[in-house]
Order: sequence, then structure tokens, then C-alpha cells
Amino acid sequence: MIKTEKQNGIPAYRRIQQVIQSRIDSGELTPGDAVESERDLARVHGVSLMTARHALAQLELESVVERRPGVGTFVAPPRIHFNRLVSFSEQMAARGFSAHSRILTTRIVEGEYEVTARHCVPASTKLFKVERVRMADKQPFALEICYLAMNRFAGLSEDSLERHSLFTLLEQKYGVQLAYADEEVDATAADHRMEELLTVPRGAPLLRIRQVLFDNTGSPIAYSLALYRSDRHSLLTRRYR
Amino acid sequence: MIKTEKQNGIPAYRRIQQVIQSRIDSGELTPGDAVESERDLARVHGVSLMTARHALAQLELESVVERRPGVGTFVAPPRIHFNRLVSFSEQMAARGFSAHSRILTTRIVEGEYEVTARHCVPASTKLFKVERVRMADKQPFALEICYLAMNRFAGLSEDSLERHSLFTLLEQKYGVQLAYADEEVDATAADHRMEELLTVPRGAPLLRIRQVLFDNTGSPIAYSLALYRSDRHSLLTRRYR
DNA sequence: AAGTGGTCTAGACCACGGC
DNA sequence: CCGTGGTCTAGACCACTTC
Repeated sequence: MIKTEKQNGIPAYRRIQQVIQSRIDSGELTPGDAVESERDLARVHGVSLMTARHALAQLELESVVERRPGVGTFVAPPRIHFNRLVSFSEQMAARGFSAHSRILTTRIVEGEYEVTARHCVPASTKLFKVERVRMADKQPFALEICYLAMNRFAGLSEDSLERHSLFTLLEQKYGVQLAYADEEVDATAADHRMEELLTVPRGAPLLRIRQVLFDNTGSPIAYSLALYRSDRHSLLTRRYR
Repeated sequence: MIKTEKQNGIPAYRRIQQVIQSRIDSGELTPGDAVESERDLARVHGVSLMTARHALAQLELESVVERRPGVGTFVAPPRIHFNRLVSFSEQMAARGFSAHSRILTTRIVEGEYEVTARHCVPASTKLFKVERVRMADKQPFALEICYLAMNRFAGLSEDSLERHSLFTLLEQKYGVQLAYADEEVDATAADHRMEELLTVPRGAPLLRIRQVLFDNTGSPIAYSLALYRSDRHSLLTRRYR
């Protein structure tokens, strides 16, 4: 090979990719716009066709771009993310509600069998247990009971939870990379305590969501059980054949 | 190029891919086993390195194979499909229950506003409406009301539904390629009719799932509203950050 | 006919892992 | 050290779409 001007370790195809990506991000290119052809990219960036091609292939893989044989390569419409894991605060913000929480109790527990089992930890593990009423626009929205392993999240306090969302704490203070959550959903009837906390009539149907949160290594991070007022919340999901 | 023995239109990299895939399917290769290296594949199949590489890259993309730089390429563990769209029959079979349905009514309706709206069709569209009680092991499990556009599914009858699952009918008789379904889930309380049909106590909490089925072109195919006995069913989903 | 993406070659050098 | 995957070249032919 003759030369490559700068060899700062980052592959040529990635550089080309980034150039195109940034032009999309900046709004210079919008969905439907044509991207330079493989040959143009190869010429402009001084690389071989295969390399330019690799860049476009990669972008297509990421759904950034669509390729139509015999026609060209075009900026893809922004893809909508289904089954996205969002925090309560994010959920409310998306709907235009103000969100906050009222902490009922925080305790350290151990031996709650159902919880440790779902958490995939020994039954003797000490867990930080928080009960919160989730409020949307000052109205009670859900009752949530959340468990976190003490050994992993030392220093967690009622105080820190008052001031930050759990997701923010996990991601920023503890450097957890949240990856996914498994949820089990069913319906239940409000008992006396829930009637009061959620201000619903006796026996009102509630949407119950049990959630196990996992980080990017596949380790369980937290378990939560939430009871949603069914008149104020429904869950959306997409399933694929 | 010197020659390629058979040029039956199918690309070399696909052929190589298929060879490897079939060896996995047959059980000759199991998860963790090493796949031939790029160089071996190139030599054996008489193609260039880039082509052999393409085959492996494609298999990696499909999560069939994992590549570890400096080490080799290995058969990936079978991936579990989350948020999978399955029919009631398939769901029950997976749990080891026998499933069948009792058809309550079949009618042709039009102008049910909520339904046509979710179905994304004009309010005047004639819809085939079926009410069924879903049974698992002879016990009532759910009440389902399903709507299908008459113009698209002419010839649909109570009789055909008695004998086949709706998914089977759509996929086999009507050649529909089911792609995904959007579901909205909440909780409701059993009314008098549901109490009888589902044999649950007065006001029992039920899991309500409204589902819109889409084909591979993104067109809505069917809308259904199902009420599940919450003591017998819960819904599982995975969400991604 | 000109341009596009899709496939393919026959080499090359690199970084990395395991022995 | 050798083999692996990762990157890359400088060409080539094909099928396809658009004009």
C-alpha cells in the first residue's frame, strides 16, 4: 500500500462511518437523502471499494442507512425502539407528567425467599428494601417495592433515593450499565393498604409488574414489585413472530 | 478468476454459510465447537479469504456463530427469543397444557369505533367478530374477542375456526406472513358475564390484553381483546436499555 | 449507456491469544 | 512462534435501475 495519511489506530471504514453518521446527526442529511455511493466514498477517502463498502455495510447493519441495489444508499428513517427499558421518571417525562416519589419505608432485610430467588442470590443475602409511592402530577400512580443487594450497593440511603431516580443512581453513582429487564405482569385486586396509598376503591384491579433488572454482564441488579393503578397506567409491548 | 465449478446463481459465501449451518442443525457441531478458520474455509471451498470471511461474518450477524480474535470461530449458544409472538395453542403447548376454544358467537359487525380505529381501517369496514372462551386443560382460561377485516379474509367461518387455530388459518390458508403484534396491557375487574364464562368470583382482577396483529408489510391483520384469569396467566416481557 | 449495489479475487500487514 | 480474526488493496464481473 502507498500510504495512509494518519494511522491513529482507528480503522478507515470506521472513520468513513463516523463522517456519514455525524452528517446525519447534524441534520445535514435527513431520512431519504442519498448517501455518497461506494465509489464516491472510495475516491474521496482514498480507500479501496471494499473498504468504502464495509463502512456502508456497517451503517446498514445499524439501521442508519438503507441500500437499494441498482439505485443507491439512503439515510434510513429513524427507527423506533420498542420494548425499551425506561425509568419511572423517564416514562412520566415522555407523557408530559411531573414525576416524583414518596418514600414510605427503607429497610435492610434478609431471607425474603421469593425476592432472593428472583434476584438469583442466596437467601441469606442482605437486601436494601425501599417502598415508594410513585406520583404523577401529584396523584398516586403506583406502589413500588424495590430490592437491591447491599454488598453491591453500599452507601445507598433513603436520602440519596430522595434526590435521584434509582436509574440515575445506579448508572452514575455505581457505574452500572443497565442492559435489560425481565418483567412478569399480571392483575391483582387492591388490598386495604393499597386502597389508601393509591386512593382507589376497595378491590380495584391493579396491574402488577415484577421486574428484575440486569446489567450488561447479565447479572441481576435489582428486583422490584410494582402495583399500578390500572385506570392510570397500561403497559405497551411488541412481540415478534 | 480461473473458474468456479458450479455457478447456480447462489453466492459462494451463502453456500459456505449453508454448509456450516446444516452441520450445526444436524448436531454435528454443537455450541462451543470450533468452526473451520477463515483460511481453512477458503482453501476447502476454493474461494478467496474475503469470501470465506463474508460467510462467517454473515453467520455471526445471525448469532449462529461467535468470533474471538486471535482464537477462532465457535458455534454460539442457542439464542433465546424474547418477546416472541405465539398463538394461544402454541403458548399452551409450551406449558404442557391441552388447549381448545369454545366459540360463543361469530358475527359481522361494522362501525365499532374503537375497534376500527385500532385496526387502522375506515369505520365503515365490515369486520368478522369472534368471541371465544379459551380453555386450558378443560378449564376456562381467557375470554377473547377477535376482529378481522372481511374484505381481506373472505370465507372465514365459525366452522374453519373450530378446526384450526387462528394463526394457522392466517398463515396457511390466507398466506399471511405474521410479523409482529403490538399489545396494550392493563387490569380490569370481572363483570357479570365474565364471572360466568371464566368461573371467577365477582369483581376478580383480570389481565386485559388488546392486541393488534401485523403482517410483514406492516399492515394490521387482526385486532383482539383478551381477558385472562389472572390466577392462571401472567405475561412475560423483556425490555432493553 | 451510465451508475449503483452485490459478489469475488489473490494477495498483504496487523494485533492478539495460546503454546 | 504460529494460527487466528481484523483490516485493506486494486482491480474484476454481474444484475439491476434509471434515463
